[in-house]
Amino acid sequence: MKLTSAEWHVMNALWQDWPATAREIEARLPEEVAWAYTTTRSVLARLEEKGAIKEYKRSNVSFYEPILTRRKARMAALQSVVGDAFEGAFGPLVHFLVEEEALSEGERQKLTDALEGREEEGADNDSDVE
Amino acid sequence: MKLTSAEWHVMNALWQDWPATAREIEARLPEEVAWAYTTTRSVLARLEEKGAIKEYKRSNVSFYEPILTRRKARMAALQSVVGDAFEGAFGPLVHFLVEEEALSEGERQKLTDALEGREEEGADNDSDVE
DNA sequence: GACATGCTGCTAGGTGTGTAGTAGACTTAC
DNA sequence: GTAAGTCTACTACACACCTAGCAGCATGTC
Repeated sequence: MKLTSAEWHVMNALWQDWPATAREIEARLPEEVAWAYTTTRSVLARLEEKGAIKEYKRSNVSFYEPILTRRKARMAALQSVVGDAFEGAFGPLVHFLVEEEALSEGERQKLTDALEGREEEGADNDSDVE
Repeated sequence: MKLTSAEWHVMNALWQDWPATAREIEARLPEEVAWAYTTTRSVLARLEEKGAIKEYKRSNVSFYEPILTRRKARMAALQSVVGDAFEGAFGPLVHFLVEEEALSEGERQKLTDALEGREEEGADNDSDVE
């Protein structure tokens, strides 16, 4: 499931902690997202329609929960950009990242470490709705 | 400059070899892009309007050349996805790539090699309009 | 119980994107 | 020079997306 930019904002806020009301989500949006409350609601409605979130009411107030996991959404986003811009494979993307010095030295180091010693601490990933 | 999916198709075809006519570009589009010729032209017109490509005529036939480099377009695409989905930093993206096993063993190996021996063959990258 | 407040449902309008058609100009082959 | 084909310019239209407004219902407070 591909998300739009506005939808990412809302989902990021929701993944942070849920269930959440529209007001709570609104409060968690990054500062530069200065939407009217109704805009947040509209995006939430779209997300629900798409099946990315679930809505339920308690005495007239809507609570929201993610259905789509962050992991899956990230995967879809990457697959989309890789399909458009990197010949459909992760290899060219990785090559680009390394060659183009998009990474800071620290990031590069972490990457090296991760590539070498991936086996330790293999417990906490792949959680459900992160 | 951010490109849409349709624009990526056209730009990918154009970066392959230029200057190129609309017909040539059309012929290079991936098979699954079965557009009418006029669609290709429309996308080209939009790209020209955005300043991503340049158009010039020789006796009534338009030739196209990229202005936007592949490198810059890729960077913009990544920055956009990183901004939406990876907290705005390349670190989390890289972490994700490694942890999520998006990479095949070969890709992982290449990545490791690249990270270690980045200095050799530093000649051919960073060309202009790739 | 009336009023303020806050929430929801519904509607809307502008812009971007994907896709394509039509009309007219030009070119080439007879 | 006329017909057939090819090219361009211009226009169009549906759908998605971003953003938001309005009207009405619920709720709490005095």
